[in-house]
Amino acid sequence: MKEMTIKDLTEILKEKNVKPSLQRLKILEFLFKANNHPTVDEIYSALIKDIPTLSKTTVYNTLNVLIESELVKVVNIENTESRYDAIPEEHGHFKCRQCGKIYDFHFDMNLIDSQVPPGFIVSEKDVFFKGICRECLNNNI
Amino acid sequence: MKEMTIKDLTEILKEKNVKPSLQRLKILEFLFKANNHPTVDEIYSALIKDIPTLSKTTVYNTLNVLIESELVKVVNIENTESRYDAIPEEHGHFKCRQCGKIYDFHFDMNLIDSQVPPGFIVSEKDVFFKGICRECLNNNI
DNA sequence: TACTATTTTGTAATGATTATAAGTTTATTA
DNA sequence: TAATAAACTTATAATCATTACAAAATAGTA
Repeated sequence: MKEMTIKDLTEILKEKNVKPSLQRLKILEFLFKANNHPTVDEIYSALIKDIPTLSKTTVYNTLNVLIESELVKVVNIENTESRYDAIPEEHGHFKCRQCGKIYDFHFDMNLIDSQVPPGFIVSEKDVFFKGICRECLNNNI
Repeated sequence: MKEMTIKDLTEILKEKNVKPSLQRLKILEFLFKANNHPTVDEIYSALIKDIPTLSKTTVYNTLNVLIESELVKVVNIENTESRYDAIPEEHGHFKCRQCGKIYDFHFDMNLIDSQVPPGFIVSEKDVFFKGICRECLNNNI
């Protein structure tokens, strides 16, 4: 994801009628920069340095605001905790059963449009694979 | 899913080296019959009538055994609780943003094989859509 | 400035899942 | 068959992500 200035981020939030508070700007900025589906804890730990008063409740609240504005989406890869993506270029997720790592990979969602059931409106598409990653396969030889 | 006799289920478990206890047979039978991704609570509530001593811990334990044997898979549609499917004919999931209902629909997973990243082995594929279902669309007119 | 609405924060509550240890059943061996 | 070990089930307690709630802080407005 390309660089985003605070001005850019402010504009993005205003377009969605979300007040651009410091916390919201920083959380959204972090998600645009991140490329690894951070958890709430990871977001919190990264930003507490910038915003020493930050509360974990605020991270949760803000994420929910951003999700409602369709700027962020939840990725429930593990069932133990949710992860969050700033709405990005289309991609699928792959989780390695052995090392547990989560990979992004390019995925053309248009390919699956023909299989959407008729009469339904789809606003979000997720594709999620599990298996063994290349690295683990090589290590097992 | 077609009818399964206790004998069938016993055989299925034995093939996976899982001892066919009453609890395991009943839980697996319930999952084969169910077509709605039941939660742990739903499984427990349904089976407590047959097995009055059943414990919720056993449901969790058994599900984990069945998952390791690849007879059952988890579906993390909501992030509040997990749902469970007996490995079924291929299908995708659709969750309506308005009424919350979860639909199954036919989906040919072979269509997405070409997009699997090279060098990775995929053993499970999930496709998950969100949007507005036909029924809600009709009601909103 | 005074007042109101919005946002943030800390603490407590909720609820799904797991850990643990004891009880029960099944399998094994002599 | 009796004794013993292994596997399975159960009840209770602990864990941990998430939400509820109410108070404190901030921003907006007249």
